[in-house]
Amino acid sequence: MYERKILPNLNCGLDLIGEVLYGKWKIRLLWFINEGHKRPSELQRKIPDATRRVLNIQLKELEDHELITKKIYPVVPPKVEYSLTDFGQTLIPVIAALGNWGDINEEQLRSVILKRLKSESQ
Amino acid sequence: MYERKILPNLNCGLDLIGEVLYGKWKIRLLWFINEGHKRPSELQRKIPDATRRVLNIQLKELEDHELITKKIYPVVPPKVEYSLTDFGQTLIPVIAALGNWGDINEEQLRSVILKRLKSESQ
DNA sequence: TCATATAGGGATAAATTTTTCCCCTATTGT
DNA sequence: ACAATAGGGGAAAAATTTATCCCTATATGA
Repeated sequence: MYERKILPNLNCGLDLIGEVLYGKWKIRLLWFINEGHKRPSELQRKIPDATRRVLNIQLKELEDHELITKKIYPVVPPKVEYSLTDFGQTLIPVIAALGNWGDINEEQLRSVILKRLKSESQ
Repeated sequence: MYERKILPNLNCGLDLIGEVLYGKWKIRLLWFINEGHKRPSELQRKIPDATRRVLNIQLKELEDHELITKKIYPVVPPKVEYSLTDFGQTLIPVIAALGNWGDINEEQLRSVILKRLKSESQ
């Protein structure tokens, strides 16, 4: 596991939430788990652009941060299910607010993002 | 400027908002600008852990994404002021929701974050 | 004359995150 | 015997983001 050389700031609420939500796929993972897609393979299908490896890593971090729990069923083939903790549940309205703003402003966002990408590549 | 080799996904609202808010200091920049700290030097004082360089880079991205505007006064020594655009303003309640959740759960967050940091370092 | 304040940028290094590649477990069905 | 299924993980490479270092310019005040 990679060990941080620069310690994070934990001064204010924004620092703290950033520390647990920063990670390319974490918010989506929480969202889909909340929607009932609990098994790793389901999550992978919902987020095909992420590799299984990265999802595992980020799921582990979410678990360490006590936003989700992992239940391993001792069956073969293996079965694993993730669920939100009560703590994790409280994040859902916040994530909904984020997604909502993104949805409402979809058109404008797509436009400015693409404009910037183009100017970067020349 | 660094040119992305992997194009971002822009499928849903969460992808879109992620694209404009991802960046270690961007949310804080928007927040402080909204609070009235408009000049680069003020922002630097509010965010002493970031280097001036990175703040400039991230301010430029926020500007490209039309969340803030930059006004340069032709005086010496130079004076620059950033302001939120109307579009940027609409993000403030969302950021407030994030910071609020972090504030409310400060104790628990600090605890789980530190626990993980320790287990990483052994 | 020299330090300070203000704003900015290039080049490069370091840190961090994400991807790629390859391998392992055990059972069921062919 | 072998593939398929379901879940994992190590090591190294690549991508991306941040940090460091050093440089520009001009007016003001000591």
